[in-house]
Amino acid sequence: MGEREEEPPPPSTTSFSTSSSSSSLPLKLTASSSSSSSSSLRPTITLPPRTSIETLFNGGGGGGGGNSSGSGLGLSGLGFSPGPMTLVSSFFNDNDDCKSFSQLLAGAMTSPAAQRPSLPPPMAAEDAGGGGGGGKDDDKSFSGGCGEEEFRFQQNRPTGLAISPSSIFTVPPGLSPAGFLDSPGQGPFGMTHQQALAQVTAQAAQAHTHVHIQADYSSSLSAAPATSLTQLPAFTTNTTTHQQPADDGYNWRKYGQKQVKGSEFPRSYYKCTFSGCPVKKKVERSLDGQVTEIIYKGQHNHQPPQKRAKDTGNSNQGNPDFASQVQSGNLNKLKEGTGLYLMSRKDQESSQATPEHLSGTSDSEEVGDAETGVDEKDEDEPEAKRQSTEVRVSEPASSHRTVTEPRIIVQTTSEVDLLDDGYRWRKYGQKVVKGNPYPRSYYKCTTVGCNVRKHVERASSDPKAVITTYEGKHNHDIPAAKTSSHNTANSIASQSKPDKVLPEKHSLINNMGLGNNEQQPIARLRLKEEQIT
DNA sequence: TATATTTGACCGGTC
DNA sequence: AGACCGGTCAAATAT
Repeated sequence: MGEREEEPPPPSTTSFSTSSSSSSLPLKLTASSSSSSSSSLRPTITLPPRTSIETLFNGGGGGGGGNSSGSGLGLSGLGFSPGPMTLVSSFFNDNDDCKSFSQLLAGAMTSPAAQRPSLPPPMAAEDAGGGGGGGKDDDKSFSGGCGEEEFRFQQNRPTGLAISPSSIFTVPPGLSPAGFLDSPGQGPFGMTHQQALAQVTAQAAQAHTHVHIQADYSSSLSAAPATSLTQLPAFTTNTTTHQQPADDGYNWRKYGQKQVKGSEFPRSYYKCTFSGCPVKKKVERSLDGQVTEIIYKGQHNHQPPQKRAKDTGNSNQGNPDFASQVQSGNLNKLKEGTGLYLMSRKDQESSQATPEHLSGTSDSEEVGDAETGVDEKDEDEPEAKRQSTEVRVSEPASSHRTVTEPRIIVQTTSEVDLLDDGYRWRKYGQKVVKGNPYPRSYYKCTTVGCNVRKHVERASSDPKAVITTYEGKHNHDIPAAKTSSHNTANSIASQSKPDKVLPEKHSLINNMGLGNNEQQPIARLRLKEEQIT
């Protein structure tokens, strides 16, 4: 029978951590108020930078799971699908640094789309349905938009905006975490914790939010990108779940298992069994069957199997659906009804008495009402976050791992030779990829601290054509020595104004002030050279 | 017999 | 160039 994974996944927007101090309990919510002591299990909300970005891309048009309605921000509503150039434009749009580049490219490529406002196209690749299949491709495809958005966000986000690196879901002393999620019966929302988690998870996926949910005991979390409540609340669950944790409402088929380095437990790979649904999830379980980490990726293009409601006995009828509220950003309702508070990690650390303080970074435009954590935009962004979803639920004990970042690939054609873009590169690898007789070469920017990479490959169909894929953003100017020789490239590069301050890896994240190297969306500008002379 | 799971091989990317 | 790694495939196996 289909495998129904039941892992308590977190809601797309709100993260909530449940800690499992006692293994006996499937799920446990740690009251953050007790943070200091309890410590270790401080529930935290970590929203990947991507979230906001994703928000902008509404997965495919139509779609959408109903649940997500009401949440999401979105540009998605615009519904137009920009051409390749648009992507590029948007990529740099609103970004002083990049605008020039965009314009330049626009000029170089006579694409009407370039004139358009920057909005990423609906994730065709992913939602287009056809999508289902290829995993790797999927990743790239839907991640694409995100990166772009991130750029936008970087630029748009008010610098003065105080956003704590991470948000924490706090359960007031009066409220028992156990009662919230662990109760065998129904929780505050009229459903069992498993149900709640299931929905949260499912919806999270639907919401296309990239949510990094993990128990974080270390300060490393602080580095995590702040979550913008403007978007969907991310439910982080620090959970230690048993073998069959809450059912997320979908059917899954296991297609692989592997022992991943750095992880003491094997990782299982699942695909949603729904035809054409690209959603996948990775689950790590300890030897005793406890789920230590769950990572959701992708967006369901369908509703959860009907039987779910039946099985769970969960009726969304009477009580407001917790997950829905979470997803929709109705934190106020949640708070009102459950006493659940949101507070930034920062705030919590400094003052645990302050209950509601949402901190978050909105990947999308800006953080709306940080206090409430609910942005008025929420209702308008139902489809937001549909581009890609990556929800991670990890057990406290599990080590932090790098989150797989969705990658954005902006592909366009250009008459400009970008092979030599003015920067200095060091080749660090080359490989022949199946299907292409020509090797692909990998380069890294030689500037210290700059992690920009580019891949150069020749089109199998035409040796003269090369495809250059850029990953990341330079945090420095073009080396002077090179500026003289490649006018075109230089002009482009110079106009694109590289970021000046980038600590490490991904400039996107850095610019966002997230400072989390672990969660770096990777944006790629893929420029295709039509003909090399 | 059909469907799901297991597991070694394969692939692309990185070191 | 080769090894390593994460992710996926697909034949074999189990239910």
